This record gives sequence, structure tokens and C-alpha cells, in this order.
Amino acid sequence: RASPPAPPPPPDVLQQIMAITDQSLDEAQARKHALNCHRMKPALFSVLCEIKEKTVVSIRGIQDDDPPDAQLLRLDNMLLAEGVWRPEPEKTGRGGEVAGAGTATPGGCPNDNSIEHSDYRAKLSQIRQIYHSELEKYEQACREFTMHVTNLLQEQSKMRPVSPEEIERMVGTIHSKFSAIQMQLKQSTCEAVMTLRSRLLDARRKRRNFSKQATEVLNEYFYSHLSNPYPSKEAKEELARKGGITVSQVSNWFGNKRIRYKKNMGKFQEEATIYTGKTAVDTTEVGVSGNHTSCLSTPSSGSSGPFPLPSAGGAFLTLKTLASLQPPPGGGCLQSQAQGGWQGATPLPTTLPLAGDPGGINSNAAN
DNA sequence: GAAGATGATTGACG
DNA sequence: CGTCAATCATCTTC
Repeated sequence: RASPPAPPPPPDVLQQIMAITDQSLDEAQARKHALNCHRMKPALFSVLCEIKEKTVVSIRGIQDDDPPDAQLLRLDNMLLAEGVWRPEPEKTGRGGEVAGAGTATPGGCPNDNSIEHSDYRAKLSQIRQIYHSELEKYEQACREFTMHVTNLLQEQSKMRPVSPEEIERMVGTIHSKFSAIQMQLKQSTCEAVMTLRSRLLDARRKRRNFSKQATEVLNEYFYSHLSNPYPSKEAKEELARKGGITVSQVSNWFGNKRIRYKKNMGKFQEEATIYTGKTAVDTTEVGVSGNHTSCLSTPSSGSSGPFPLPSAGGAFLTLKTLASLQPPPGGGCLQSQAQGGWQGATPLPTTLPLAGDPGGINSNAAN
């Protein structure tokens, strides 16, 4: 008495449906045939011809040009530029002037580090695949539909007057409808590519910290040239090579470093001791005059930070001492000046307490 | 998850 | 064009 588990579906339902379909098809064919052979058919046909004579004029002139052509061209250009769209030979003779696209695309990314770009390329090719398969689907559908409509019209032409031009126009209409759909596809593809670009190619977003090696190399240079931390072009190239980064990254790094160091030297004291200790004193950059001696003040003063190193032999000793002192975080020693003066006129809005700072000095040298 | 660190970008300036 | 200063957006740390 338990209810039967699962009543097996009637296996013949499908066949019944098929049969019905065939039946109705046959029926339709028969009816069509009957209509074709109807004795009134010629008369009906001629009447329809007359009616058409009168109305055809009003139909004519409706054809609209395609205004979105410019936009389409833009999208094509972009897809072309991104390599999503292969240059497939144009069929219509009209718009051949795409040639100059190369210059027109501003999309170029500033930095050409193609390291991270493999991910981008992979995703791009995914997009390309989807785009092409969708495009193929649309074209296929368009062909089928066109074929279908053409057959239909030819079929109908037995019953009513249908000129070849009409068929052609209908085909044109279908094509334009489908190309509108394709344009949407192109548009969304473009959007996808733009999103991808901004997410993967925009260096800001995909920021990676430099390798230890790079940081080391840069810091070594910076602290060993504290009095004039402006590497020449050659020096930058060398640093870039050693650190495995680009020259512009080196420039960025030095730009950031100078600013940040100047802003809060106290924070960098420790780092400074590490790197100045590491690199043997290098006197290469002697150019700077030495009379910054003005800062005789406190022993620890050290302000060692900024410029004092090259001349005095014991400079980095002081640094070490300083390090051990660990200047309080807040009170950076901002010695505003220094001979080299690369950080000379910084106003330092935030930190005002100069007096108290243990490590710092403030010699201010105005002299 | 907030705060700090950090690489990159932008606009002004010489 | 290189630098500075401010700012953005992400990464790292706690």
C-alpha cells in the first residue's frame, strides 16, 4: 500500500508530441498547397499587386541611415587597440580610414613593466574568447534568421507580390538589428576591458612593495648620500639594475624618501644607523663643503640624519649612539637645514617642539 | 579592521 | 625634465 515510489513517466508522451507536430505540419503543408492551387489565387494575387502599387510609395523612403556608425567605429578602434578584435578584412568598401588608430589611442600605460601583465593578458584573452564566441553566435543566428526570413518571403511570394528589393531590404533590416546587438556586445566588451585595465594595469591598484634587495640598495644609496640624495641619471640606472626595478621607480622612491625623511627625520633614525653602518663610509660625494659645523651643540645631536656625515670621520659613530638613544617618536629632530640644504626650508607645521628634543638639535644654522 | 607604511600619480614650479 | 608636496590606493602590521 505504500505509494509507489515514482510513477515512471509515460514514455510515449514525447512521441505523441512529435506526432502532433508532424501532423500539424502536414496539415499546414496541405493547406498551403490547397491555397496555392485555389482557383481564386491568381485573382487575389493581382489584387494584392494593385494594392501594393499604391502603398509602395509610402513605404519607400523610410530607410534610415545608420547614425551610430561613428560610435561603432570608436568601439572597433578600441577593441583593435586592445587586441581583442582582429583586423578581419572589411567587407563594406566605405570606412577604410581606420589606419591611424595607433596614434589615436591614448590608453598607453605609462610604465611598461610587463611583469604583472601576464595576468592581465590572460584575462584579456578570456574576454577575447568570450567576445568572439558571442560574436560567432550572433552571426550564426543572424544567418539563420536571414535565411529563414528569406525563405519565408520567397514562400509568400507565391501568394503575394514580393520583389527582390523588398527581400533585400528586409535582409538589410535584419542585419542592422543584429549589428545593433553586436554593438552592445562590443560596448560591454569594451567596458570589461576598461575595468580589467583599471584593475590590473593601473599600477596604483596593483602595488607591490619592492623586494628586500631593492629596498636595501636604495636605502644604502640614500643614507650614504644623505647630504645630497639626488642620484644622477647614471646612478639611478645603476640602482635600478641592482634592485631589479625601473629607473622611474627609483626616481619615485627617492622623491618619496626625501619628502618623508624630511618630514619626520626622527622616524628614520634607526634606519639611518642601519644603513650608514652597513655601507662603509663612502666619501665619494665630497663635494659639499664642510662647514656645517655650526652644529656644535649637543653631543647627541646628531641630527646626524641629514647631512652630517661625509666630512667628519666619526659621523657614523654618532649615528650609532643616536640609535641607541632612540629619540622619542614625536619629537623628531628637525633640523631645518643643513648645509646641503636639500631640506632646507621646510616649515614643519606639525612638529614644533624643538627645544626639548633629546636627540635633535636644531642648530639652525642660519649662519 | 584601523592605522601606518609605501609605491605611484598629479599639479605646480623653475 | 626633475623635483616637491599633496594625495591616492594598496599592502602590512598590530
